[in-house]
Amino acid sequence: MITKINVYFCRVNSLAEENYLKAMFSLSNDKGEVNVNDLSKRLEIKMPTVTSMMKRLATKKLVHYESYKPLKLTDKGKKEAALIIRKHRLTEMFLVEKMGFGWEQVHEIAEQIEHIQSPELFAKMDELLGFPKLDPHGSPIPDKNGTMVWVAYNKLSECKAGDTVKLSAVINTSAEFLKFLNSRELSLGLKVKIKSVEPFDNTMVVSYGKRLSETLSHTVCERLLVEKV
Amino acid sequence: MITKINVYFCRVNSLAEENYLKAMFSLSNDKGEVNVNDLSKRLEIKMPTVTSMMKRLATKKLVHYESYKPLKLTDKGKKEAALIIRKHRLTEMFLVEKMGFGWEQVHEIAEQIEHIQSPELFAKMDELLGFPKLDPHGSPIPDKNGTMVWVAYNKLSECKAGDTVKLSAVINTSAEFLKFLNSRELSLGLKVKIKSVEPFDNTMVVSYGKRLSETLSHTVCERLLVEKV
DNA sequence: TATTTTTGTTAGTCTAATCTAACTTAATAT
DNA sequence: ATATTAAGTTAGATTAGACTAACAAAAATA
Ligand SMILES: [Mn+2]
Ligand SMILES: [Mn+2]
Ligand SMILES: [Mn+2]
Ligand SMILES: [Mn+2]
Repeated sequence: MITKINVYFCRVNSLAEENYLKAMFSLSNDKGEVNVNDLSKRLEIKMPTVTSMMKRLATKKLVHYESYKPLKLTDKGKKEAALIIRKHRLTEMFLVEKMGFGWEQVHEIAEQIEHIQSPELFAKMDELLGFPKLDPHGSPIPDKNGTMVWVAYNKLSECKAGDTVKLSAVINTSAEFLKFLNSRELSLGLKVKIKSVEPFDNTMVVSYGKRLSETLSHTVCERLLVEKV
Repeated sequence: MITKINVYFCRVNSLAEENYLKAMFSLSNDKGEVNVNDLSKRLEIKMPTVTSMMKRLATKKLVHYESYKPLKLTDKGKKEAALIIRKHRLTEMFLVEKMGFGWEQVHEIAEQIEHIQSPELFAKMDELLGFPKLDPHGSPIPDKNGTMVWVAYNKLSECKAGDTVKLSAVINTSAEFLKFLNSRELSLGLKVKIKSVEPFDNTMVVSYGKRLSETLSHTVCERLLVEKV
């Protein structure tokens, strides 16, 4: 009688499971809680499916699940989610810095490559990039232990007329928004001076580079993170 | 009454389907035929599963299927298979040439990346590599239409004492074999002179580079493809 | 507080992709 | 030619991951 023994202790998660973990991580509020409904909307997956996946992830010790209570990632779940985000952001950085893609082109590709199982591949990207701390959209890249250091930026929309700030990150990373920023020559690292703020609709008139008077809607200013200089 | 219409005509194949297509392509003989049994062994998937997948691929017009007859890819199936192989080999080339991996490290990674859906990614690899015709193991990279040009190499084992040949490709691309070649400083493009062939076991004594007398087993010589010079 | 709306769960269905057991057809050996 | 073995198929089970319909709990509103 031969008994087959599974020697692969570190069973990896499926693509679907990884996408749930990542979505939970990024939707978590300060309490680390997520609602079934929010997850359902984010993933475009119906609520009953989310519930059943949460039960599965709970048996894998990745999620704390109790009926009708908000969902929480366990420490293990948080770490695994952060490591997927690490792969996502390293990939985006690699695509931009080493392959010449625009920052508006890389998210969709990274959404797939983040699921590749190859520590060597991502270690090599990291090395070739010189161990970057931020991705092309200014978001922090978690380290190998899944630790993510958040820098406390301000929204441009919360700054006042007369302030001079440095563009440091974007909140929305949709291709449309990034293409809009490209069209205005707005990129990370840029110094921007706020000339005036329209009190009625919070539209801002700003100057930067060769552009001495550009008007940015509140919607845009809310999605730009800056540092005071 | 609103009717939902599927506008995505070019439904992509699943990862499983792609792996079957690729395996069929590479197992096909000169007649373009494969047996269920061979496919089953190659993919490490039981025969009934293979049969049912063949029926699915037949409904998708990728495979000609008739009970108890050998399997054949349709022209469409051949093209799709070749385009996956194109992605695989472009990836291997990129990993070796642009990221500094060894030729023995890249197959496993390419096995995953070949399934990424992003024409832009592979077009960029192709461009950065200067539109290569061969992968790091000397195998031809199919073009964008799925056309693959085979060069007729000889096996080193079929050459005679006194011949001088150029190492052009490897048949076996297992990491073990490639590491063995590394250990003997054998790489593609190398000029090798055959000093003698042992009649008993077909072992060859060869010289190349700074190595004036290396002994290669028949097993090794059978897996090395060469051009006469 | 009572009603309505929103959120979440349960139960049951479906497809993809795998398996085993049993059977059939084809190939090989005696 | 017959018996045996190998190859291939059918039938039925299983799991992951999705869905809808119906119901239950919680939150919001009147
Ligand atoms: Mn992204
Ligand atoms: Mn993803
Ligand atoms: Mn390969
Ligand atoms: Mn593959």
